[in-house]
Amino acid sequence: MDKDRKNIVVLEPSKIVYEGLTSLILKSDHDCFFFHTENINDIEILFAQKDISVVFINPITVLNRLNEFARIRNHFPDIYWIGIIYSFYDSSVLSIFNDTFLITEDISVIIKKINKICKNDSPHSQKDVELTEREKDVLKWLVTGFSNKETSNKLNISIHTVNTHRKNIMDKTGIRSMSGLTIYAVTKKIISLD
Amino acid sequence: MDKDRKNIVVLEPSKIVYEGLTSLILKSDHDCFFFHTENINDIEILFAQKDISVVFINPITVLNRLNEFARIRNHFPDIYWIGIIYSFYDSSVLSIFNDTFLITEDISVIIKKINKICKNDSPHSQKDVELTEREKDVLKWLVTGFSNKETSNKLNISIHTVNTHRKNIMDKTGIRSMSGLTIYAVTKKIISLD
DNA sequence: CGGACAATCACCAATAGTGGTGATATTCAG
DNA sequence: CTGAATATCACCACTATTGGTGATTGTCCG
Repeated sequence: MDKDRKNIVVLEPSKIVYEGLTSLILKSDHDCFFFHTENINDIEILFAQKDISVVFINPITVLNRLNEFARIRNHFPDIYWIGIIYSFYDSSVLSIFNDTFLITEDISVIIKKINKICKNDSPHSQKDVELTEREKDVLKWLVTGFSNKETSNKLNISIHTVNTHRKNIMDKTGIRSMSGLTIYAVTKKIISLD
Repeated sequence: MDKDRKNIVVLEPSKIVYEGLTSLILKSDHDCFFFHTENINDIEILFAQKDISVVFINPITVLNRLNEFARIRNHFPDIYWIGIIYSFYDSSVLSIFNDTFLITEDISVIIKKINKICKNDSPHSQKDVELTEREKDVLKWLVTGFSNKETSNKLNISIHTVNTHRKNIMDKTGIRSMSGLTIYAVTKKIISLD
C-alpha cells in the first residue's frame, strides 16, 4: 500500500463539480484517493475511519452551521480545509478555511495547493498490529455474518474461546464493532467481498 | 457514424464543471459528443461547422452581452439552450434559456432533459426494490460501526425508529447480520470501502 | 377522497454481544 | 530453564440486538 497516497474528502453537493475536480486531478497523474460527501453530517464517519489530510469544501455546506463546523475543525486540527469557490462570499466566511480556489481556475493551481500541503505532511506510521492465524480464523467467520456460537461450532471450539479471540482482536485493532471489523477484514484481505 | 449521436456545446468557463458534466453523462452510457468553449465568441464557428442541437451554458458568459446572445439565439432558433445554474440569478436572466438545471442536481435529471429534447425518452422502469433514502442514511451509520443508539443520536431520531428502519432493511434485503449488511452497503456503493 | 408508502415512535421478550475477571496447557526463543 | 506469546476454556454483570406486536403522521398519486 502506498503510504504517500493522499486521502481527500470532497464536501460538495454537486456531483458534477465532484466528478470534474477528481477526474482532472487523477488525469494529472496524482496519487490521491477521493471520498465524496454532500453534507457535513457524514464527514465525521470518514474522519473516524480514514486518514484524511485534506477536505475540499463548498462553503454553502457549512454556511448555516458555522458552529458545528468550528467544532469539527477544532476536533480535527490536522486537516487542511480548502474552499471551493464558485459564488460570492463574505471574506469572513472564507477565512474559516485554510485556503480556497476558484472553480474557474486551472487544475494545476489546485494541484499546487495539494503539493504544498503534502510537503508539510509528516509521515506518521500507523500502528499495524498483526493478528494471529487463529484470530484470523475466528474473524473470518465472524465477519461473514456468523454469530459467536455459530463460529464456535464451525471451528470446534467453545464459545468462550471465540469470545476471547474476539476480545483480543478488538483490543489489537481498536475496532469495537463487527461492521468495522468487516471493513478491516476486507481491506486486509482476510475475507473477499464475494 | 451514429445518426442518434448528439453534438453538445458546453459554454462554461470552469474546466472542472465541464469535465464533471461530460464525464458523468458519458458514464451514463449516453452517446454524446461535446465541444468545450469558454466564451460566446467561438460559438458561431461551432454552429457553422457542426450539427449542434444543445448548448449547456453558464449564464455568466452572456450576462454582460445579452444583446449579442439574443442575436445568436434568433439566428439559430433550433438550438436548445440549457442554463448551468450554480449561483443566484434574477429570473429574468434565466428566462432567456429554454431550460436550466442546478449544478447540484443528479446527472439523471440532466440526461432526462437531453432525452426530452431528442424525443428519445425511453421508459426504462428498472423495478429496483431499493432502500429508501432514510434507510440508506440509517444503514450508512450502522455499517460504519455505530450502534443503534449512536445512530439515533447522529440522525436525531429515536432508537426505536432506527430499530424500525433496521428491521425494514433486513426484511427488504433478507440479510440478517450487520456484517452481511456491511458487505451489501459496500457493493451497493452506499458506503465506500476505504 | 382513499390507499400505499414513508418516517416516526413505543413496548416486550428472548437472545446475543461486550468487557472484566480469572485459569490451564503448549510452544518457542533467549 | 524461564518467560512471553498463543490457544484454549470459564464465570459474571451489563448492555445491545433482534424480532414480534402495535401506533400516528404526512405525502403522493390515481
